[in-house]
Amino acid sequence: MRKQRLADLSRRERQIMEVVYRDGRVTAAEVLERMPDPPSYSAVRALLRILESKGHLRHEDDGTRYLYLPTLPKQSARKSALQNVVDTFFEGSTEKVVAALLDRDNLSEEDLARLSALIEQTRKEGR
Amino acid sequence: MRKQRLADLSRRERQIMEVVYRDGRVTAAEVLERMPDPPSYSAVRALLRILESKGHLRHEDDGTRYLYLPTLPKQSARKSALQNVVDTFFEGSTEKVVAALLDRDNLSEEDLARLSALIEQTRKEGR
DNA sequence: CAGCATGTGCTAAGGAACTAGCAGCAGGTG
DNA sequence: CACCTGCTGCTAGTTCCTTAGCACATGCTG
Repeated sequence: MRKQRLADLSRRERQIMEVVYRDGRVTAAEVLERMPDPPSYSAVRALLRILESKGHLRHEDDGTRYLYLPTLPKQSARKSALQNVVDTFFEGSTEKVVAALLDRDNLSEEDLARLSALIEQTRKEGR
Repeated sequence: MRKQRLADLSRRERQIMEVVYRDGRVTAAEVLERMPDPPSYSAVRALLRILESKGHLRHEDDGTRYLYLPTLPKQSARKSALQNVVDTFFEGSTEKVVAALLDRDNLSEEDLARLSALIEQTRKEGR
């Protein structure tokens, strides 16, 4: 079985995988309604079947219908997705990413305090 | 002209855009050698032309050949790429992303100090 | 100049992605 | 049972991505 990389997927396949990773355990109908520039219902079902045959997804029965979920755990997919963005757009610099995150949304004082604590924690462990 | 979203591109097109964003200003040959599962040289050139016609890239003359660069500034592309990953894999949580970043690579004490300073700075501004 | 290396532009074919629509199955309801 | 609803499986067709290969331009070198 091939290694599963989001980057190897076609446009539609990738869009579907993103929905599945975001929402975790979804029906074909749910995937459809959460896709950008929504294709046909039938197209979604076909793609889900293809993704399953390639090993990216599996399904569980939920009464008469299917619930799809990723085979690769979110934890892992998350890791390589982040890695990819950091390498591509942030020259591999953690600091730049954090700067962008801080700039992005207006975090509350509590949020900032938690981040601060997170870093302090890591510093302690580093010793 | 359409909005330029990485997510709307085909597999190969997206791979090329990632190389261009990573390396900034590249020739067709450079794009080829930095692509995963490299296609033919000719295919790369065709795709570069297509991306240019769609408005994702433009080129400058460099003697006899072309240097390609993105039309959308890296700063903007970076922002939406990060946004997308955060939403898809981190439930929109900045804190989770930072945690993953800290976990990811072994940062030196100086790196951590800088991150800490960055956050403190933001806290001050927030007041 | 002739030959070679290294570019670009273009086109046409091959194949993969994407789609629509039909058939079948199960559950609920009168 | 007969009928509707909501789901899956499948196939056939179309679109468009992806590719190879040819034609032409430029610069370098013997």
